[in-house]
Amino acid sequence: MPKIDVGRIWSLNFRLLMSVITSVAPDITGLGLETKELFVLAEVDEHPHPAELAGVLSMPKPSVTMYIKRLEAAGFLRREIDSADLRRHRLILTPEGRKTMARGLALLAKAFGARLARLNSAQQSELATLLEKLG
Amino acid sequence: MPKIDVGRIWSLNFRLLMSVITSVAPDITGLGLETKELFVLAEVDEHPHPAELAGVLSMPKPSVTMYIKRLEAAGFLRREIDSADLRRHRLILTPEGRKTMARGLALLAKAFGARLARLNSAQQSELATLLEKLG
DNA sequence: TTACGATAGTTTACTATTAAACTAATAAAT
DNA sequence: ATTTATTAGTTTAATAGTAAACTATCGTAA
Repeated sequence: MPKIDVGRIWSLNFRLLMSVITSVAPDITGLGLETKELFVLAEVDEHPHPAELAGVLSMPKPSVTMYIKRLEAAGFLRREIDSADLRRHRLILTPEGRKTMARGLALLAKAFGARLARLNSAQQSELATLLEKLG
Repeated sequence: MPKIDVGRIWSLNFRLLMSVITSVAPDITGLGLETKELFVLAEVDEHPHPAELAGVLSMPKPSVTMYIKRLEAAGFLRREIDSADLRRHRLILTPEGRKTMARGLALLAKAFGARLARLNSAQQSELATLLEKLG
């Protein structure tokens, strides 16, 4: 069993993600949102509150505030004040937001999928499982 | 075999990297450089010219210019004009820069390694293999 | 041998991001 | 009940990042 080079795995992985993001950024912009706004949009269903989004996406709260503001202005989501806790805002995707999210993720999936295609189906499942454990 | 969700793999992986970066950022700052400056420093040996660095790290050229300027001012690297091509600057790590790079990468490896520890040894190897294939 | 297009790196001028401080609401303790 | 601490989200003030335009050099070609 050879010793694993953590730094190398890190660097490969990081550069992979950055290069995929860079390559799709112009297409995503074409949908009317920025890459980071898409990441926010993509987590709204699972994490409908801004503070959670900030945590899960490792973003500062003010950044989330701003992305949400833009996404709302663009008609991709709307906000409701949580009646059980008046501090909280529940975010809800609009149909347009959901459609745009799907398109954006499809672009990302296409670019990332091109890399993932180097793995066979079983390996892709295995990777998903391992990343689940790491999350 | 269920169809694999590329977007989900993407999201898990992206969130993993961001959370690791966020967790080590304060310690890296303590070394006297920013995270992105560390990434630049870490690629200088393999890619000693700014334009290459920009390509490999998926960063705009002006950003690289700025990071290099700071790294040079901090004494972590120096620049030589390539005598064969007066447009090019060859970057060279100083001993101090090399030491700081090693410390920074060690912090990163430690934080990432802590996540990796959730996997058993066989799973770590499997992950390494899969990510190698994707690089 | 100058003219032209391409490349390396920088500067400028603007936008994006965020730390710090704030308001408002809730929870916990006294 | 009232203080105190905590949490959600926003605003402000300042820094970080970058697109566009620039200088300088190079490679090539008529």
